[in-house]
Amino acid sequence: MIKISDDKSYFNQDLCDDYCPSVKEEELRERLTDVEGLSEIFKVLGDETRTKILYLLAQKELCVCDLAAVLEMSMPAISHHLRLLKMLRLVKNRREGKMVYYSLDDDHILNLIREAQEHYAEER
Amino acid sequence: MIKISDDKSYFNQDLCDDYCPSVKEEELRERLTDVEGLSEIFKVLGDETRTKILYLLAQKELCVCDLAAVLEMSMPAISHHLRLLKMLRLVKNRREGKMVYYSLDDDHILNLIREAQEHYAEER
DNA sequence: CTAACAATTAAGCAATCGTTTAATTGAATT
DNA sequence: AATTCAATTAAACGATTGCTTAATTGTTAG
Repeated sequence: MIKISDDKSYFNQDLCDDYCPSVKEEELRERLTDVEGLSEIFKVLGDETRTKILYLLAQKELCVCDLAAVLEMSMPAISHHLRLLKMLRLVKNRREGKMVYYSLDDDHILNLIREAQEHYAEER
Repeated sequence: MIKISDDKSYFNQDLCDDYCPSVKEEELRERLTDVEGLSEIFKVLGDETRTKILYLLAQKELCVCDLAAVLEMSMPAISHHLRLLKMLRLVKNRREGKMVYYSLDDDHILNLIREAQEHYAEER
């Protein structure tokens, strides 16, 4: 009798037929909690525009239209990114007349960027 | 005469009408080269499954079906991620009989993960 | 008040991403 | 040689992403 293809046997199965790991499945799964949720930050930096925005704001407080000009993008596009960054408390803003100035609100994010630069430098 | 909406004036325009920055546009743009290309690595880690794979492989060499079992995902799904990770030289593999064992090929990526963990820990 | 400008928000859309299912390859076992 | 199992690859699909255009809000200047 042929196996039907909807058997989803990879869920909760006891690893392979021929066991590979000396470490138990459960042990490995516990470790996973260490990295749970980390991708959120990485996802933010995974967009080049956002990384650039953060890096620019680390140099200097800038208004939206400055960012738009420097990055050669539309203001709505920049504004959307800033909204996300603000929600995550990576940037803060203040209004001054018609303009809204943004600045970095999380110095630690720079460590991440620095670390990535080192990683990048080591590739050949 | 009304301005037509396809004028794209945010390209190469001289910043805002009311100048904000004391720093010139050009200066800021030069800085941007510092972070160019970094998002590639961040994009990799921006997917939780991939971060988990890398973290697991940092603990121990594992075959594809082990990873699939621990992460409770299909083998093709895992395989796709591994292919990307290998292309970027983050992991390497070796064949042993029917199984293919993967292991970490880039220790520096762990620094990035560690840095993100610290960042995560500081949020409340 | 009205006009002008910075910024935000909303709606729509194309491109990308991560998964699934199915087919295929590679190797060992019988 | 045929079967079985691990792994990869290909095709297809739904969800998400990041942008655009258009409309709206907030503030200042005339």
